[in-house]
Amino acid sequence: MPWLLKTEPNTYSIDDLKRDKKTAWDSIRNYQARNFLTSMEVGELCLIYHSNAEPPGVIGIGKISKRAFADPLQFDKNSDYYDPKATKEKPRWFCPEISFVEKLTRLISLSELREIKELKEMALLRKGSRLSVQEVSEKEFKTILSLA
DNA sequence: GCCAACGTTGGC
DNA sequence: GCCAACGTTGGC
Repeated sequence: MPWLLKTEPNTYSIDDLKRDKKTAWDSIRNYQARNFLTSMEVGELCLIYHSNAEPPGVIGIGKISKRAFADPLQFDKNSDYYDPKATKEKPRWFCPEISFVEKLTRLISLSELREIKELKEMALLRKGSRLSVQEVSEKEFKTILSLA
């Protein structure tokens, strides 16, 4: 199953991922997103989406290169993502490792995605969909790539 | 900067 | 377990 990962380019953009080649997709603090992260399998692809961007949209592709492990930031008292209720024995938050695959030749904007009939049911486009990790169907994935 | 649409927290 | 208050996300 393909995925969609949101990131704010001000914080971590597709170019940062390209430079790093791979990164721990950490600091996600939402249970539903956490559950998606822990179910990701090595080799699955994900659309990289720039949120809070001008314009927001799908900009690249990544691949799960390591299954989710305990997010180290939850144990770091100096981190904004520190969670006093998490313990090493019972971590709360997890992050997979994401590897860079490609940057699209152009950004597919949110407004453009909204105009595609085949994508009507897509989680991203549903009202009030704020989740930073989402499932994408194979068909939706292919449709978006064909636009690039 | 505004604000709708959430999610989380904590008192009861 | 309910729900008011508060915090966050993210498009516009």
